[in-house]
Amino acid sequence: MRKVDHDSRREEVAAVAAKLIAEQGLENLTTRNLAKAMGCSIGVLSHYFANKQEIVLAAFDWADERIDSRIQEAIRSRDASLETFVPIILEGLPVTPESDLEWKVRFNLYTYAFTEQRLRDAQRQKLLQFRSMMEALIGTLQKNGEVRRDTDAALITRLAFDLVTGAAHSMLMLPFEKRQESAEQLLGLLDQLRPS
Amino acid sequence: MRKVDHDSRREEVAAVAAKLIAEQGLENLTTRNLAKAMGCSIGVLSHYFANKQEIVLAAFDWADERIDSRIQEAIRSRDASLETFVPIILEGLPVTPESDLEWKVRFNLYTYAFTEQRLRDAQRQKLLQFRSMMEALIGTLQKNGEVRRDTDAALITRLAFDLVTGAAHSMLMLPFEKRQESAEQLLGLLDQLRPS
Amino acid sequence: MRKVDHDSRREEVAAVAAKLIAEQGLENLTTRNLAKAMGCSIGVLSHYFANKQEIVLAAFDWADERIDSRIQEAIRSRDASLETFVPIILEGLPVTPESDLEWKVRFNLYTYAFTEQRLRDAQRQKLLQFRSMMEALIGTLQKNGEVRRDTDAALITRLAFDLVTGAAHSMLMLPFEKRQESAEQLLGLLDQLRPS
Amino acid sequence: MRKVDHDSRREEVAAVAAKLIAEQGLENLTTRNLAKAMGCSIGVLSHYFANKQEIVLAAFDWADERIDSRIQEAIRSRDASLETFVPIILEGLPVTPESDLEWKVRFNLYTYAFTEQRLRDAQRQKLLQFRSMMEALIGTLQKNGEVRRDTDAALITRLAFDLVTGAAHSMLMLPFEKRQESAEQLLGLLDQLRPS
DNA sequence: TATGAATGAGTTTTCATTCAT
DNA sequence: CATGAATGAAAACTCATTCAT
Repeated sequence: MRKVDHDSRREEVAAVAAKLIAEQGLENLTTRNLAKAMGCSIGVLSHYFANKQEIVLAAFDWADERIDSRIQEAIRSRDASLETFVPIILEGLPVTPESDLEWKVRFNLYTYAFTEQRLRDAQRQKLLQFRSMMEALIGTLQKNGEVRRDTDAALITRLAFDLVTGAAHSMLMLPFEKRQESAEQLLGLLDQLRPS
Repeated sequence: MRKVDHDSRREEVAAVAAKLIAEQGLENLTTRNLAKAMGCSIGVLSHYFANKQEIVLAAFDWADERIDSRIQEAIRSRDASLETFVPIILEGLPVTPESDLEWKVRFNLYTYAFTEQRLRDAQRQKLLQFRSMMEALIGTLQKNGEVRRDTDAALITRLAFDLVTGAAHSMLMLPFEKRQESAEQLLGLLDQLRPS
Repeated sequence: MRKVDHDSRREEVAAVAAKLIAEQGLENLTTRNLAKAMGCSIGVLSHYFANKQEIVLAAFDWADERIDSRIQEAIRSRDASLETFVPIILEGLPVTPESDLEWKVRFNLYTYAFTEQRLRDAQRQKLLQFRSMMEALIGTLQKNGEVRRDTDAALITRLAFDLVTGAAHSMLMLPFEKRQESAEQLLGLLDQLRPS
Repeated sequence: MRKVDHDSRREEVAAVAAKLIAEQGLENLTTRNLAKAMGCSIGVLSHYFANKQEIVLAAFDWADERIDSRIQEAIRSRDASLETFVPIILEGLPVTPESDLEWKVRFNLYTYAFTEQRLRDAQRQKLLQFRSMMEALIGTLQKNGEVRRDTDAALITRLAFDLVTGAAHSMLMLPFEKRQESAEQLLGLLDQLRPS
């Protein structure tokens, strides 16, 4: 009970911090701003986090997990067929305000990671885990004849990741109303994966 | 003048600032650090830039132009054939220490742009310009029968950009020794562009 | 709260700032000096004032109000007769260390106002209000036959103000021991106001 | 010749500095601003003045002398009669743009003098000299029967000074178009000096 | 003489962190 | 647990002064 409260309060702080990071940038996240946005006093923050860096890392984690769990959910809730990729990839792109926020935080995280070995390692770990799941899925599709077999599942996976990352990046620069169109253009590519 | 040309001194400041941003992150770029790295006093900086923000923007510009001019140079120095894409794309990826630095700065710039409308607009402008050049090149290749015509040149361009961006991003997380391999994997894709 | 009331702390800062301005001049009022004189850390100042300019304005206000309330008190506590002017005017001149300080700050304020429209407007507003009060008083004295009626009450008021201002100014240049004499010389003038 | 050049250049600097002080306040007088307003380089200033403080003092002197010499000129160019006071006093008030500037600088000087013993002494010296000249003039008028003899010449002088100082002060807060009227109101007082 | 680049001490301001209440 | 006043190090920026050219 105590524990749950404590954890949910931590998550709330992380979520609010993530929002502020997305909207105003990491450099404008101050303890005062955060406390104000939380509607609490500065002192409260130190009950849940040892220092500001921990808050930032928690915000990073929070956004990161939201993106990933969203995609995993999309994967889990469908049979393995090429058509299922459409919603999966859409979940991976910043087409809604929620995912816009999360991607902005994630790119802040990536940029931060350039100078933080630990963060970089943690990210690579996560990434590898995620990729292997994806690779297995594609392998299944290849076995079922839904995806061409002349290209390595690992390569397809890698492509998909880099492409989605790059596309997410481009889309964050676009106004919201153009993003859906941009996403659909990308989905047209899926046909290239079909066996000829 | 006492020492050197005004513009080249400005560029020197921008370059050193870019180096510090890449190595230690934007948040650790202080006027003190910068002056120290330049081997000059803090006051010098204010001779060449009105304030820190201008220095940061100049550093962003500096890195940005280096990447672009590197790619453009690669394009200009070759005939238009599919094979020429290999070195062009390689120039676009962070496989050398120089381009590693430049890409890191560029991603800092992108992140910074999330909260700076002006910067975002300027980036989009540049990007569009660059893309149209790329698109023309691909169009030429299609006319020469070196690139399949069943896919729109604009789409190929967009894909290439997002893929290179995403790949550059992934590679920055890798240690240097693995990057060449990663780049080559990507280049294997070029075959997919050949007319079947 | 940890120590004291917010408003009284603000006033304390203003008062100490006024003291420093009077003693060392506005140009030597630094946040460091002020914090030192307050016996607190620099950071405290920013709890009570958004920036230094606000502190300066508060110090100006503080001194200004002290002079005015001192005179008004002198007026209020007496019947309206020509003799009462003596203590009233004396309260308006820098004959005590307190009023010396306040007048020095007030002249700093005036000088500052030369380049600050807002301050100038605010001062004029206050002045007009004060004058009309004075004018009413003189009007009453004229009605009672204590002050000659061949001169306009408004003109007398204006003269009194300019004369007191000028005299205050001159007296600030004098050592303390000569000020009382100087003030008395001025008071001799009051006889000129009697109806002949 | 050299000497003349040197001196006239010094005066030019002082005059430009005075202008800047009047327009933007002493705190905004920087060597850069001054050099810019002079249309020369910063280094030039150090040829004519040892440091900034000397420039400020020279600017103070410049304005001070202009006011005084203007009044003395008005005195010298007329016979000693009560009517001559009108133009004399008018020269002493800030009714023209030139005298506005000079009075603003003079009040900056006075304020500065609060914390500078030397300046204060120099001012008192000048003032006494000026007063004695004025007193002699009034004495002459009294002998000629143009000014009432029941008031001490020294007191009249002192009053005139304080009143003009205070009036000058008030007028600096007024917009230009109202100053003439304000000055005339003051001149009405001269009649009070006539022997009844 | 004139220039203006360079210096660096000093200023204001910000902000994570601490801790008495 | 919560508050927010207090701290003070560190940041950006200013500016009089110096001095090589």
